[in-house]
Amino acid sequence: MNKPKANLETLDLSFFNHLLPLKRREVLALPKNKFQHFYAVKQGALKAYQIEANGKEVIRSFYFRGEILGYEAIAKGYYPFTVCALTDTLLYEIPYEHFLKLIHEQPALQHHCLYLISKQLNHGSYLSASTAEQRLAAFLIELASRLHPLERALAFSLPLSQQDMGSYLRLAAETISRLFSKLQKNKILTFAQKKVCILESEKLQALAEGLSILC
Amino acid sequence: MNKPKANLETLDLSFFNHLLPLKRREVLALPKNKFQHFYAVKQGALKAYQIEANGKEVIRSFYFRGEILGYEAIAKGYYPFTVCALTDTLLYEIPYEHFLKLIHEQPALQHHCLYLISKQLNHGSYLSASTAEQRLAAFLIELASRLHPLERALAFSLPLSQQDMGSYLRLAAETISRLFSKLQKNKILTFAQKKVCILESEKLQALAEGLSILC
DNA sequence: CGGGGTCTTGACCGTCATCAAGTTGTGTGG
DNA sequence: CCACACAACTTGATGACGGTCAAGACCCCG
Repeated sequence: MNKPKANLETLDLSFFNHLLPLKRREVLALPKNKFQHFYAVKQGALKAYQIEANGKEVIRSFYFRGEILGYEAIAKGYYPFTVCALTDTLLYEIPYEHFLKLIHEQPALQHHCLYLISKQLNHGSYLSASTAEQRLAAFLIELASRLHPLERALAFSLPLSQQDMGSYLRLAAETISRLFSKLQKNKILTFAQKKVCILESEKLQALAEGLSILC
Repeated sequence: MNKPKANLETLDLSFFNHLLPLKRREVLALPKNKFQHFYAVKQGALKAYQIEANGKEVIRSFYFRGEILGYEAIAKGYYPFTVCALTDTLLYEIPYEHFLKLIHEQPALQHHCLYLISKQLNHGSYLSASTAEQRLAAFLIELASRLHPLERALAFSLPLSQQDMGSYLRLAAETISRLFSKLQKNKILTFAQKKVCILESEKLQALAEGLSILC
């Protein structure tokens, strides 16, 4: 019970009973002043962002397949950010009231959802890292596991722009570009047409932990 | 139901049935490889931190009166950080299994706990702000409301060192000191012996939002 | 009254943001 | 299928913000 089952990620989310398709760049219409639904990503990817006083977009989180969206809104009573599809996306939708009733009826489901939420809480723990290199390295490692939770694939396609990565990691898009160039030069990974292939995952891990010994 | 009741913060947490006292600087003994308990802060303050590869302490979150501790561990099965009392502290403790059973029996309690967790998720949203000034200003505003949830007091006593603030805000302790000096010089607040008194909360808010027009 | 920790302030330097200009990639309509 | 337009990315030059180091002041506690 303490230790979640290994394949918890694969658990069926179809109790979210209503399907909602979104086109790339389409904004998920969220009620401004009332929190009403939970969502789960069946397919695709989304970003949640705010616009700062200076007009800049700041990305707060990404949502990929199998992840839950909406719990951030419980306390405030409304969604504190705008949610936008990064690719064509399919969402499950469930009214919050219905969701509460459902997890109440199914304790296993309750545990599963608490597990999912707790897991998502740990995303972005590397955002507090001091250097740009650490943050990007850790982000890529996390992406690999989130995009392919079962295989932990070392190759994947980035569903987001360098602009978006920068906005999430608090780095200028130019810095992201420079870092990718550097990582390629050092043969840590290859990167072309948004396809990332991690060549030396241990070294990438070391970079993420701040053990930068590269030139 | 969507909008939480105004005084939800005051809700009785005593269903957490066991009391655990901690002395200042005492580390909360957390099981290393098994996640077993939820905690709620009855009195005092705590910090949760990790030690980075370079030996530096990085604070991940603070916990003040009325806040819940432990949900971060559900997914991993263990606590990802060390928890240490900043002042003499009194904790409620409840076994997770017991907690699950309890909220299952009391739907209102379930909603309340989801509310608390969701609320705590929104803490530190300002950590992604670009400048040191923004982050500190936002942190102080948040502190005011967390330390005195009911009154939203403009004066409060900092239960933490500038070192700790820096570690949380990703700033050097010297930077914190310089910022406090600057804020005092600009009559935004007074600060002595860890006592903060916010004089111009609107200006502080403006700083938090990045509208820095001060010298 | 002394000693250690915490805070303050200054000087210097590194990382990354910004600006700019050029290149590559992508999507749309002819 | 190609051409064009615009978005995304690359790379360089420059400078600001905040980190680091250092030295001294302050404060709290025994």
